[in-house]
Amino acid sequence: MEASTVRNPLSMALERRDSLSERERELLDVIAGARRTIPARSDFVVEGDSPRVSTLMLSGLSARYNIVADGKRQISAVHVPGDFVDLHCFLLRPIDHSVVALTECEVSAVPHEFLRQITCAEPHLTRLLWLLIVIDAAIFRQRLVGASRLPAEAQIARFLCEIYVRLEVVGLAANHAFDLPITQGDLGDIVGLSLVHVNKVLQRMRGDGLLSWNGRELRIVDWDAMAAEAEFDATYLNLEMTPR
Amino acid sequence: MEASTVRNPLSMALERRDSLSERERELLDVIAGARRTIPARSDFVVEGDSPRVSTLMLSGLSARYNIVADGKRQISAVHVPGDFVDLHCFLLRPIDHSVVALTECEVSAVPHEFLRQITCAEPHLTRLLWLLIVIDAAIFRQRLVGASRLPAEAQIARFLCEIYVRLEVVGLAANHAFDLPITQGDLGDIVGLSLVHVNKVLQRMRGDGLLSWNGRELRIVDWDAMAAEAEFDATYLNLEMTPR
DNA sequence: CGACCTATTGAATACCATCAAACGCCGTGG
DNA sequence: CCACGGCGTTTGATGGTATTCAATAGGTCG
Repeated sequence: MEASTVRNPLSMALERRDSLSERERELLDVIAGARRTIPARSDFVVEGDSPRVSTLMLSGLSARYNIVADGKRQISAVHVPGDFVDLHCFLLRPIDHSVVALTECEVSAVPHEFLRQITCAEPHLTRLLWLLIVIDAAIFRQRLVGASRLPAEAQIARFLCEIYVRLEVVGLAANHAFDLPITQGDLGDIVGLSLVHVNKVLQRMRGDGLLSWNGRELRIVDWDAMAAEAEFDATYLNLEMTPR
Repeated sequence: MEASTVRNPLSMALERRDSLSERERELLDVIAGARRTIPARSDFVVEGDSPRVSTLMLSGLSARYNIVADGKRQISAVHVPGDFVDLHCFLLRPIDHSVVALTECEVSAVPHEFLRQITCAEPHLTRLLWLLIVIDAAIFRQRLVGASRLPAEAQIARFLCEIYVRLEVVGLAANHAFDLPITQGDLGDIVGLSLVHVNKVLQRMRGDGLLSWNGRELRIVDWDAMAAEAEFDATYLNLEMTPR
């Protein structure tokens, strides 16, 4: 996990979309400075809390989830390094979901008061943080469309394409391969399918030469076929470099 | 539709969540001032555009949607008066979905330059606009959970509970009743179900005394049963009055 | 009065969930 | 060194929910 901690992944994510001033870079380093380690499979935000800090991912994978009446878990978002897990909690209280570390995670806890000061003194940086929320919402929109209208294959393909691009942005993926140390059960909770069905679909996709996955490294063998199956178009991730 | 235009619905929505200064109220009236009417069933934002204005709903209902490969339409969000349809487009370009007027709508087009000035000069108002985005995202999250994990009855019940609360905030619903002049086909595209199945579920719900709907006025006859069926909890709509 | 849109109904089918059981891998402890 | 247990993966069988196809009925507007 060392590579992920060398450089501030939040700065990387933002500098992919707009240029930062020296002062902004310093502020982002302060934001990323309160480092803490979360053990795998533990919840670090619990539904109903009203935390006074927001959490920035520095390494590992985490997930926001809800539990519905019959006990099923639905993961609404998967977070990669550079993601602000709870930036919205700065304004939204109490929180309507829990967050679990899918793997061991390094995070930084940012006091809301600090964020508030940024909104008062740093309009450009404020817009960039706002942009992060907007991208987050765009991801939800796309997932909602997929969950409601696409078959299982396409949903899984979509998730894998998306997570690859997001990891690539922060330097954690290349050549259509990346670490994905989660279980098929987790993946089922992400895409809203049963574990059994996820397994069968994955085997079909492996058989068709679309991907390989040994439980750790996931490789998208045929990116074009995968993206076509997923109807994937990265526009919604807003990777354009442009003044905001 | 007159009642909806008497008072600025954006001010109403924000004042339900935090108090506004005189100056902020004036700015919001400027935002709501560029009034324009959109005919029913016409698209007023098209996927791929990079508009320089954002659109505020003043009356009527509109919807963001995507079309997937096999031609099915999925509505990702329904907008009521007071909603900023495209506030996120201020930062997010190009746009990854289209917006259609489900009914005739009055809207106001707000130049992005004006919004940008607000982020520079009005930190509190900036946070409130940010809050709108955050609530929008929370709605997506909840709908994603529902779409992935809940049966048809619950999904429809959820949507109706949610839209009732949101209309109530801007004074367009009371006593568990409100105007919903959309077709069952539209409703199917909202919840991600076929027209045929929507029809059958609605009849079951009518038969169980949960609701009545003549194509225009929708009445939630048994709110408690409906909310229970939907597993509905309005927390995510953030209706608390609190400094932001 | 006819055209068109929406709602309604029934039948056949597809997709995915659930249930149940076996298999493989790996770490632990006797 | 091997037996054991736990966890994750794999497989097959069965059933339910929702889709699709197809046809009818109702309502509204020119």
